[in-house]
Amino acid sequence: MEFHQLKTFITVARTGNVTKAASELNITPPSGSGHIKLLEEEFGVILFTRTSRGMRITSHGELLKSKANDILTASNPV
Amino acid sequence: MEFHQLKTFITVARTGNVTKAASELNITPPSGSGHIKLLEEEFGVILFTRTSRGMRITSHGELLKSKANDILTASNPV
DNA sequence: CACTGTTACGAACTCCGTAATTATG
DNA sequence: CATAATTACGGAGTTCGTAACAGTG
Repeated sequence: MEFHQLKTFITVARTGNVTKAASELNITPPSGSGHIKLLEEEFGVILFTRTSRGMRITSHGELLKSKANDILTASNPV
Repeated sequence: MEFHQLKTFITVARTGNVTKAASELNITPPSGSGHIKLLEEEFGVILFTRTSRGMRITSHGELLKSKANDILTASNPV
């Protein structure tokens, strides 16, 4: 679990769209897709269900979203 | 700022010793020293004063210690 | 066929560990 | 001279982006 993976995850969760999230973060869709995949492999859960329209967050994803927000909030500059 | 850098930082802060911290973390002293150095460069502050006996944390270091604890606590598994 | 995510893969970059160096009591 | 940190540097591993592929309304 790395900070940039969590940032990608949060952005995908908000936009429901890997392509748009990648664009916001100035990375490419394959890179963003890889971030999500690595998180899913690390935790052994599916974070999003893939549809032809985009990404729908799962209940496991919601749990991580809460945790990720806590972490990123704590890491904000003073 | 990366998780493993924060873990190294916290361990050095606790032990006052890069060599001992590195040993606990199963890394080498140059690696641990590099983690501290990168954090200092990223934030533009000195986190420890170097003595021939080891590392003494500075006031800036104390601030990061508090923040690092919050982040690592938030990142603990559920 | 337009738009989505993913896979393949090569290049660039990063990070680690070994070895050598510096500093101090 | 023992102990601690740091620097130098080469190799290993990671991560990125481009290009190609696959699925769906």
